[in-house]
Amino acid sequence: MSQTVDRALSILPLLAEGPADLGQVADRLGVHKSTALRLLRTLHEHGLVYRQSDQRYRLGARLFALAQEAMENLDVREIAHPHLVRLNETCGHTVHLAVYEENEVLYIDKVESRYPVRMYSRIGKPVAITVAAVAKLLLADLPEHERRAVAEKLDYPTYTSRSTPNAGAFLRELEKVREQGWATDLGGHEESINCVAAPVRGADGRVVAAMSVSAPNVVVTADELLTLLPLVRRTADAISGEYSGRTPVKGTV
Amino acid sequence: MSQTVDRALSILPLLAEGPADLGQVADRLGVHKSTALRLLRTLHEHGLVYRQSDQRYRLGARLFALAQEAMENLDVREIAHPHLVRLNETCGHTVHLAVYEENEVLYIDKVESRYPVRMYSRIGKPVAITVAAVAKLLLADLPEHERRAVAEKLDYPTYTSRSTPNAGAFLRELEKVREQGWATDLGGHEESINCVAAPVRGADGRVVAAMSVSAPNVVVTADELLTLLPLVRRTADAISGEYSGRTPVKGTV
DNA sequence: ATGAAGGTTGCAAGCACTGCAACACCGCTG
DNA sequence: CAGCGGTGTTGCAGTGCTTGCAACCTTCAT
Repeated sequence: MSQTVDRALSILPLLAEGPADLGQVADRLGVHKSTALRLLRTLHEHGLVYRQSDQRYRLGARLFALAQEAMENLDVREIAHPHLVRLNETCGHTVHLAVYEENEVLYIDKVESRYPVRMYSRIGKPVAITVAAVAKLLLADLPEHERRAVAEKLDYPTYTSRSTPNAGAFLRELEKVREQGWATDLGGHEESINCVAAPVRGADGRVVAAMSVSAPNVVVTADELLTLLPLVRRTADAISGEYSGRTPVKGTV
Repeated sequence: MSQTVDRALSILPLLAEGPADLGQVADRLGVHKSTALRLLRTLHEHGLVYRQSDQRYRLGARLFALAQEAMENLDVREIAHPHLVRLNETCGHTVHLAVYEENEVLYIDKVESRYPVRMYSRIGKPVAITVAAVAKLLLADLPEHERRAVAEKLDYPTYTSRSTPNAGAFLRELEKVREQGWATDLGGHEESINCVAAPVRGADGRVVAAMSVSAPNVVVTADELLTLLPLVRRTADAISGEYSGRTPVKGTV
């Protein structure tokens, strides 16, 4: 909608791939070097890009700080956190909290497993949307037409033999998840890792977040992990209750 | 340098404080509502802001993803990580890795303490620059005039009675740190928490990062923590060696 | 129903952005 | 040392993008 800003912002994902020099940026934007220079300067002044010693540009520190601040302002996260910790203390496995936003699902909190074998993930990282248990819950709650639209648009990478193969299968899975009110991922992302997940709902019943417990096969079998389902659901319900109970408008300055 | 982009980017820190509606954004930018709307739309298209159900804007998911990706592309971090984990396995305490960038010091990696009492910190969060041990090391390495300039510009919050009180004291501390090649923070940020830190150097001897071990008084006394200094320094040196050894230009697309 | 508050759209005017071209600054090579 | 290619930077004039306005729309409360 705004050409200049549009161009400037296009630089960010470009730099996320790795450092680049002025020429490269200008080329990939399809603008003159001088134009790219001025855009980069503006981004620089705001701390969003940083000029390293070899003069190449990369993303800057303020970006982290912004993401950080934004994360801490999420109400659900704040409310859920103590519950997640408690759940982790009970079962010992990795606990995740995730939200859906514009075709992406991302982790907004995580409590590490207390077992030595841990799974890799990171707060802020987009989730494997077609297979993750939390993603299924979040997408299953979308209105039917939107759900279908999203499912059609997605790629379906074959992480393992049990990954969701295509939109049709995904939509059926979402339907099932929608009815049963919980979801699993049994080796659909990483062969040896299983998850069980339950939804966190707002006062209106809409799913606002989803939480999951994940553990590798070497620690507990899928069946053993499933025995935790009631506990996970109870935790999610507790969070839902607290979240819908009060509606703090703490953001109002 | 570019008015439009400048205005658009000014919206980000504003939203980091909390969600805001169109009017508020327009007011704080000092522009007409329609202008603010168009800027917000552009930011929205790039996923940097998100429009929540009550129509108010807040920072968007892509921001997290960007910050995340940028973080993973930092060479030092990648090289250092296994060393940090090993150090944590040996001593059990919280281990941090931090870098300096444009008047800010921020954590780029962290391995959690294995003791139940943990300190609060978060990757990406700016560090208390006037007291943290890692910050002292990073600033101590700046050229003299720049070091002075930065020190003058900083605020010196009194976190505890042992916090660095002013620029003069800070510069003297930096001089000391510079000579001895390591740094401590003994209750300067939180009364009961102590840290020891050592620098990671590039091939040219410049400090590119700093790492620290932190532990609360209730777990180990400051004196006990200091006995870890040789271990911390050895770890930092190992990282330095590996970092300066190879210079992978992995970012070249 | 009526009004107020906030969000959205079309439009004309002006200025901020763009691309150009010339310059400055390396590091190389003959 | 001079010449040269590559890269980053700056002044300038034209124009296309951005801006503020005003009118319109939606929603909510009275």
